Amino acid sequence: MAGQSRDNSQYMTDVTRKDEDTIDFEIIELLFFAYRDFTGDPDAILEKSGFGRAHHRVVHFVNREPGMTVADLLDTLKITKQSLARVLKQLIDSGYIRQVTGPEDRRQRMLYTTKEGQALARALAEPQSRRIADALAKTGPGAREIVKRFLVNMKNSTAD
Amino acid sequence: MAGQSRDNSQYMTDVTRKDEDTIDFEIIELLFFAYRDFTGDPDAILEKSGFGRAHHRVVHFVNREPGMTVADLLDTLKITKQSLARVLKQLIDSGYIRQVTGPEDRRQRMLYTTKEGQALARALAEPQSRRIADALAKTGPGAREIVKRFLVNMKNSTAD
DNA sequence: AGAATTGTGTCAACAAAGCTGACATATCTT
DNA sequence: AAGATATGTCAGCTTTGTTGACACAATTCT
Repeated sequence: MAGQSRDNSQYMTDVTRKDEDTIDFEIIELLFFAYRDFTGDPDAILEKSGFGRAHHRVVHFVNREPGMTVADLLDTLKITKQSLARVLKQLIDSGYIRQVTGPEDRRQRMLYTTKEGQALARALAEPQSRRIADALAKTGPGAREIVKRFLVNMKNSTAD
Repeated sequence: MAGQSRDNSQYMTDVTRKDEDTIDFEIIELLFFAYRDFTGDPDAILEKSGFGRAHHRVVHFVNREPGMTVADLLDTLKITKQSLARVLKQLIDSGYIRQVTGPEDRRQRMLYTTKEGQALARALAEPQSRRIADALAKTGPGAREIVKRFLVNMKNSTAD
């Protein structure tokens, strides 16, 4: 369908030809497809829980760094506190995340996953992790180190 | 902030420890950060045009495969035709994309970027491409081939 | 001590971009 | 002629993001 060959020479312009020499369309697209399918993996589980991808991200990061504060989470997700509040409240009310008043600064709310939250985070990560493991295995030995370095270099270095 | 070390040993459970041996949390997170920042690159340009990321994707793919049909595009984006219709109509009305009745099957609408659409696609891709080039350069020689194979392996193989 | 700042929560309104279901029209296939 | 296909469109809903405003407790500054 989308990949069939067509004679488009009549529509080719200088701009188009120049682009293909200058712009890395190939990796741009591969990133789109890879990420689209990667994030699609947990959808079945999320549907069962009645949660969405925003909940997924919150449970994931709280599980990864237990005791992180609300401000930490906002920094990580780069969304507004009003957006976070909506999903965070649902996760707390449903018993997946609990809050503990900060021991030093009592204004802070340290976040922890409950046992149920840990189980959910694990279940969501599992198919994604398997996809990564399969892809790395197919790519060859040493792929993990290269891919990891590439991804680190792709993200913004300042303030994460 | 989010990366500071904390003694969370009192909250560690067997589940947590098992996860870290079993699940590739590291690459999962790096993919999230890398893709988040990667897709943030074109935002300044999109804001000027008054378009969003959905428009970006449409212009990108039509520019990449001139003459693709509406059905092709739906297949590529994996969204519903109602979702596509909204942004596609705006792009056509704004003169970035034009439709041509299919020469063999007159029901089809073949999609092409106009000169303006090509310029937009290029402007949007440019910062993303530079980010990729920089990341690959920093990662080392041979990185492109490994990363490319990894991304190909990450996406679903059936029907793309 | 009093004032200012900070961390968090919440209300209200809105926007982007996805979804389902239903239906219309033109065109192609059988 | 009948059915299937490609596209467009109406209407309404959901998720997840946004701004702006305000409240309250706790901390820090002067």
